[in-house]
Amino acid sequence: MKIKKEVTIYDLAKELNYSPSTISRALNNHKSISKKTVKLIKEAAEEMGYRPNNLAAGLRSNKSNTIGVLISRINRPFVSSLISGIENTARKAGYNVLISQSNDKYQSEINNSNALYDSRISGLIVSLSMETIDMGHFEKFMENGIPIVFVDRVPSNFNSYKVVIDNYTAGYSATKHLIEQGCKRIAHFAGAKHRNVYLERKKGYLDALREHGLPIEDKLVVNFKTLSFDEGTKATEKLLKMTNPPDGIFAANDTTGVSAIMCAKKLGVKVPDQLAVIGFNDDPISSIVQPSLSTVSHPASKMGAISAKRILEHSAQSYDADLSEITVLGTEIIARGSSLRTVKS
Amino acid sequence: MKIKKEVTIYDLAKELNYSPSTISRALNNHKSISKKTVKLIKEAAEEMGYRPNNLAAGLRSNKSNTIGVLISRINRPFVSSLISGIENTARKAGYNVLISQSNDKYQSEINNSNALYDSRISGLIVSLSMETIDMGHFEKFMENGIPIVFVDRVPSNFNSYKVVIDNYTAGYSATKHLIEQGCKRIAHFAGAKHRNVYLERKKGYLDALREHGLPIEDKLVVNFKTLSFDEGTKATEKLLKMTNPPDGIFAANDTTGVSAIMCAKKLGVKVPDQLAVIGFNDDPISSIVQPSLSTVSHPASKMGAISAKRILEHSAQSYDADLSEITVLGTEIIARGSSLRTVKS
DNA sequence: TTGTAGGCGTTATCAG
DNA sequence: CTGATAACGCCTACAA
Repeated sequence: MKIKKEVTIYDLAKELNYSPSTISRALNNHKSISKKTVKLIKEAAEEMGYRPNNLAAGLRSNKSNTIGVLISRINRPFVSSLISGIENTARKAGYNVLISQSNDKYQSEINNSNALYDSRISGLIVSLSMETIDMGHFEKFMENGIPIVFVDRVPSNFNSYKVVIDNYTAGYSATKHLIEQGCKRIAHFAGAKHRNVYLERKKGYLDALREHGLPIEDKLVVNFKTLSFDEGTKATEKLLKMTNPPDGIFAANDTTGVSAIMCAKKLGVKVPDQLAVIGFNDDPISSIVQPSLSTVSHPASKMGAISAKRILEHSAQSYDADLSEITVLGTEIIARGSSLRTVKS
Repeated sequence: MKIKKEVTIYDLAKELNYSPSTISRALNNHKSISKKTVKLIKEAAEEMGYRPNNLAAGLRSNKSNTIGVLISRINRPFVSSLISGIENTARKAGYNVLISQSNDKYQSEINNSNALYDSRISGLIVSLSMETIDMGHFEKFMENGIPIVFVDRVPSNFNSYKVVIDNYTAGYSATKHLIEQGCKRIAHFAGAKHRNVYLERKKGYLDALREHGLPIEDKLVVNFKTLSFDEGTKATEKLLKMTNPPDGIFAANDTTGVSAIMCAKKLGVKVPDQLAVIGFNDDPISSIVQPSLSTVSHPASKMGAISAKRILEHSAQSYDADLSEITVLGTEIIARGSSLRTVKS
């Protein structure tokens, strides 16, 4: 296999009897070059198979036009839609997207943030790992003017762009929805409490109970480690075998919500009449399970698009932008069979 | 916000009274530098907050240590797992991963391949868009010694690394499984026929029928455009309303397989006894639907890992490697409720 | 084991 | 409107 030598702006310059600077300017639509020359040069570039070298351009201009993404794992519906939104938006603006997964490990998050930094990304979009508490690894981005957008799983102790949903209200509404369906004893499947999303959903749950005069029982609040299907099944079994089992579950994600439905059915507990369930995220599985799982919408793709837009806007500005803008997106309760009772008790 | 000046190897050199080249070598573990000096320099680098500049290193050494990924869309279970496998493997080797989605548009695939090329990726992993027929946009990679690994949706008319499953055998086995369950009239939900994966699954289906003495009926082979849930529902409805409806469906993906089950249930057709269904991919929804969907495993993450490994291996070789290696992974029939009949008819 | 010097491909400044 | 020149940060012969 012969390796061709790459065509550079020097080759174009020689070929067309222009200086490299003129070629460069023409290729970048610099206004000082006549339309005619630009056209000529671009056509020649095309014909000679010229392709710009982003490494060189990036080194020189100190901007890589690349957005770095730091998430826990890609193969989950919410995350892959988030990235999809980021990529589509970035691509339209001519930006590339560099991804990295922490697999929810703090140390990996540090390593990956360094790797992305080393590529001199124009901005970083982060959804924190489950383990992350200390934010030190993000400081060098701030110090060097690289904007960071935290999305969904955001820190409370770090000032930067944030794109989130109102988890508190969502948790409150989900719980209220169950109450309206006649539930009196509502359990909650809670996620790691140092992650804002889970903490706030839980707060919303607790407040909804309180404000509707329902008692809060510790035994009904199950703290999950990973919110996995198996964990959900075990928790549901335990709850349903109590002498006084709950009549409703608000699960912090759909995976455990679906597991609750399937476990209840297996145990002969009627959903929604004996046990109403609502999840979170609107993952594909939630509309497949029967009865279908009520849930809370989570605008993943839109959150990705907005996050990318923040980076793009920031890059377009020359002045020092205010980095602390927080975008809060709305969510909706999607009521389905798992919670819609025909007769309210 | 003050923007700090970056620390370079020159700064380290000045600080430590070494030449930049020594610093560079030490940082890269060059063997000619003593352990002691390496340690000294690395510690100073750490302390001074030095971070290498990949753009500069890449420009100079003509290798970016970046793998480009070109897929149709990220937010599908198979694809996100594929990317997850790529990323984990690449990361371990110190490579970054650049992603781009074509959204199944030929023109986007061209544009994205150019964008990735411009970033001087070390290798490209591609799963073709639905529309792609011409392969011209991949030639410059070959000409410049950038390895391409086609994965899953691969071309037949382009010689390069390929990582695939044996779609023919999988299609054959899936159909045979239905035959063994007693199905006599088996329909097939087929995907776009210029994409190898769908064509081969269909061939396997046809041969299985033939070899088991079952008639092939054109009306039972439904050609899908996108294999979406809605398309699946419509196709199932139409089939089940025939005067002589099929008693089995082999769907080329799980989405339409699940839609078939749900549609059949709605129409009062018993699954699996009146209609047995098998899908493809083992997406999460397949084990949630009831009866759960029999399917064919698709080792997405593993395919990603192997694809990445091909690139890494190729990069490690100095000689001109043979680019035509094809890796074929095995699949398994996962028999679940949607096809397991208690009484074989 | 370490240093010197040149260049990777591009862009920006300055001059014309 | 165009050209010469330097510089971005790093790597690597070649020299010492």
